[in-house]
Amino acid sequence: MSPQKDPTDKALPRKRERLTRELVLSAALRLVDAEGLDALTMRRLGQELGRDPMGLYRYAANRAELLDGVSELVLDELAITPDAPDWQAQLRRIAHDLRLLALRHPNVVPLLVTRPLSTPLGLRPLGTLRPLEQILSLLIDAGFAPADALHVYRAYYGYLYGHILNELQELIVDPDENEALLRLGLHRLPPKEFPRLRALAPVLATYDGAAELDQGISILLSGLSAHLSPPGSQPLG
Amino acid sequence: MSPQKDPTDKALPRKRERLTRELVLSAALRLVDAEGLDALTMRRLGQELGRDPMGLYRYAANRAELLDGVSELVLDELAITPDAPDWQAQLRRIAHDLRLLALRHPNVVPLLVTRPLSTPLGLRPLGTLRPLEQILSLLIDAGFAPADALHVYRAYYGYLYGHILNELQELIVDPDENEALLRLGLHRLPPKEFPRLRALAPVLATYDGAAELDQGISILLSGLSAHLSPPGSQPLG
DNA sequence: ACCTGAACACCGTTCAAGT
DNA sequence: ACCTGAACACCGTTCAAGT
Repeated sequence: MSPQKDPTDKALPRKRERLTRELVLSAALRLVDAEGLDALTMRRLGQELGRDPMGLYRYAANRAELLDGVSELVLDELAITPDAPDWQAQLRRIAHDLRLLALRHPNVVPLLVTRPLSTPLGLRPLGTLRPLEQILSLLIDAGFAPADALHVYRAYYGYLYGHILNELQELIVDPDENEALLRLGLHRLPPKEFPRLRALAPVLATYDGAAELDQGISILLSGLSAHLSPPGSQPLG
Repeated sequence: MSPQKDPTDKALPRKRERLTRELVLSAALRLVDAEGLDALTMRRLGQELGRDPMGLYRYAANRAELLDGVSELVLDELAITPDAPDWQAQLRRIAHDLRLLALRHPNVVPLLVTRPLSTPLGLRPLGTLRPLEQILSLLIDAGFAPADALHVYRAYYGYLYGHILNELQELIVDPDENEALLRLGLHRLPPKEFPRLRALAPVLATYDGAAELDQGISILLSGLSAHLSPPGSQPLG
């Protein structure tokens, strides 16, 4: 919801300033972005804020809730405007926004995909359910029957998260290396067992995530159009 | 690769039997299945095996490698036969197999989606790369150009993992409750803010994951056929 | 009523001391 | 050369003692 934050804004809270949940969570996010999930411990976060770690339990009941809070904070960066003129264009834009958000906060992605697995839908932090509600709204307003909107959402969000996981996995091991095999560390694979993968090194090394996502969304939207015949727009493909 | 294991087989190794990596990993998997990822600690696993925890470092250099080993062990249950008569049917079957595997080992799913994010492609455990290699083989043998095979793989595997994450998220909070809203805990959501989601409670409560996956795969395959015009099979839809 | 920090029951991992 | 377990540097969380 809230737009891009000025990074210097509320960065390190004044020494004796009163803490707020926002302050605690944004410090937690900074820590995760900079050093990874494992670095986010109650004690370390307390140290980062210049406070007794025990004081943090006022803002998150336990570490799991702290992690949920970080998820919420990040998803809050995603803007979904329900009054969409064109639902397909809207879904495409949201997909690209979420992709960029994931690239901005790669260390948070495991949280986004993993935390919901340990909490039933209705007990999840509201901030993480808002995108779901808003996309359903978007689709229903565009004329889908609610049950169809749910199917579209599932296929869309499923593919979207799948793509993000795929893209983040194909990280470069050594960007200075200009031999494709070496850039991805693929030379470590036994050639007999992995001929296809090794042969694809040059293709893998020049991966264009935005283009791939865009094409995937196109495929999905055209498939969905063919199967669900959405209102107000003729099926593609 | 190896078929379903007899659960009593190599369950608890004889007290002073020599440990093997297989024995250690299957004990680790049992622990994760029964009590979740957090229960898998070096000390607890040592206790489970009746051994000094330090001895485990002979079979996994550290906890991260132990987690990778569990991922490998689970993915090993997935059979991919490269000599496929019909690549579409094959992809569909693999999707259902992986779905069932995820339902059998829900606590391992976070590992499957998360571990690859912290290791470059070429340095990953071979067991986790084998499905990728085999699916590429399958597609290339079916006539796809290697680069196209990679695109198909990405769209397919992305959607597949996305679906699994979606499905595992929609767990029932109280199976004995027959009011849909309560089954999912959706009554906890503020009605003003989440009208769509609450209204969909009955649909959510009767989720059929296998059917949804099957339909999603159909949509994807028809979309892929339209965009990539694979050899030896006319485009669907 | 709030804040503080000592204490408890754990972690992963190193490494010296045994065999 | 291998195995063992003491020791180190951490964890999350509880709760009694202070204010």
